[in-house]
Amino acid sequence: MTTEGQGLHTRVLDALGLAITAGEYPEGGVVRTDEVARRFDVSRTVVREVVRVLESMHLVVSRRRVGVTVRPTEEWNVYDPRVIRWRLAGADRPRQLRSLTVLRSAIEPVAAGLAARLATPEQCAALTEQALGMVATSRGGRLEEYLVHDIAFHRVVLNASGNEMFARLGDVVAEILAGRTHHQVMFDDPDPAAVTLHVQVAEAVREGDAARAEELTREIAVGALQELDVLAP
Amino acid sequence: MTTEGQGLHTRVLDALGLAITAGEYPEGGVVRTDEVARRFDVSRTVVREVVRVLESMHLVVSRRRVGVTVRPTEEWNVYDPRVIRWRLAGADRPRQLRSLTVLRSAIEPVAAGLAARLATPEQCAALTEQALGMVATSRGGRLEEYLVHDIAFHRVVLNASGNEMFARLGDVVAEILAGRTHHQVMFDDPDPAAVTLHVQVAEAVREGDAARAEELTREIAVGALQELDVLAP
DNA sequence: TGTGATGTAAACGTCGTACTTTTTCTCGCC
DNA sequence: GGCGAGAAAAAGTACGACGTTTACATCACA
Repeated sequence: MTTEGQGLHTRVLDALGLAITAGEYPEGGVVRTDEVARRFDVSRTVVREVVRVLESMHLVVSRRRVGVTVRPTEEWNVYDPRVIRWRLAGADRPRQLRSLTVLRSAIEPVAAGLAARLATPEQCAALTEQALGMVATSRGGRLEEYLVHDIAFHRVVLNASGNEMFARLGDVVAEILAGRTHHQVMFDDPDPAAVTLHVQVAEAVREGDAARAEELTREIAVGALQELDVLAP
Repeated sequence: MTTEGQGLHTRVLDALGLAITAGEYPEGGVVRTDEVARRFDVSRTVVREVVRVLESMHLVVSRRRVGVTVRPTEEWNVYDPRVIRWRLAGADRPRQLRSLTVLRSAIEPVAAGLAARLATPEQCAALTEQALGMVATSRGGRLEEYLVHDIAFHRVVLNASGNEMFARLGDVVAEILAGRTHHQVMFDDPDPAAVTLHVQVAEAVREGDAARAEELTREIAVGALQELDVLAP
């Protein structure tokens, strides 16, 4: 996990955020700032900044005389990339992975449809290139290389959609795909059908066929959901 | 706008965030912390905490010797509710409104489909109640009352989807709907067709007809997009 | 005995200052 | 003209003091 030693602040933030999202502090539980300061051997100043950030993520709320209390899960800013990373690294990663995959299945088809209408020639080329890269690395246990192309592919689609909200989901998708490859034991080579679908999406986008791009992407999403059903409860 | 006088921190954060999202500081422009401290007449401590939060939203990056520099728009955490509020209050609110509405149009149909399969009896009842409320307030310039029901309706759908990522979009949708009612001159009463669609969605969810709920919600979304096309460039 | 006003202390909120660290600019030397 | 050493600037960190709010306990009064 990204401890990113750059600064005391980051270290404490990561540790605390991870602990909270992992449920080590129960909902409604309190943390005292100077306690944290002692525990991490930093000044209260640093802890206060960390708490402020945690508060801005709606993970905690800080009130006088009572301390820093953990908010219920439903109130967390679950779109914050850091919160996603923390939860993905924690205990309920299957649940989280499912939520995110459902989100993907809603977004990506629409994004692909938009991309078919808006993608620049460069984006079309990039798409084709990544799809071919996926084909080339889809056999022989080259999972890591395949992953790189897969992530790049979906990122291009989201960017090409021309919608900033979609585009910003690129990191989330990357996190999901990486999680799938690294944690769920992805036994062997990726599903050939999925690889083909990616190539076809690239085709459809290149040809400006929005409906087809959308439908094909929907199939990819359905496949991802089914894959989840097979592996998780 | 919510100045929320609760604490110096909030006041400075709101002011700075608003200024940055409004583009008052150019991309790559620098802000010096003690300058801000003087400008708002607060201590550097407070400013530093604000900067940390702004940094956690990816609005700025703070580096030694150079100062706090504003990041390019594409890197902002546009899912942060506060960023959304700031941008919605600022100059490029039309663009922002469009992005968010496209997002809605991708999410809500899927959410409605899930809701049809998962909604509890209580949620079904709430849905019907809100839909009826919309009908009751859809005539006679009772826009504010209508808005309340509209927001509640969509919130219930998103919650009933059982997906936390969808559920957390309730605030965003609320913001969009409120923005539409308050800023775009919503000349007169809401579109009767839209009202009917809401009633039908409640019906479909109650009957567990996922496909129909999804399709109807898609129609609502299309309507919202068209409405935007009519009013904005 | 119950209820309400009051006091107190615990926690965060704010501030000022001093020191450290990193980065970059500049100046001088080769 | 290029390169390296040093100085300066700005954020990072720390600490101590005081302010402010508020939960909680205590006490007085009915």
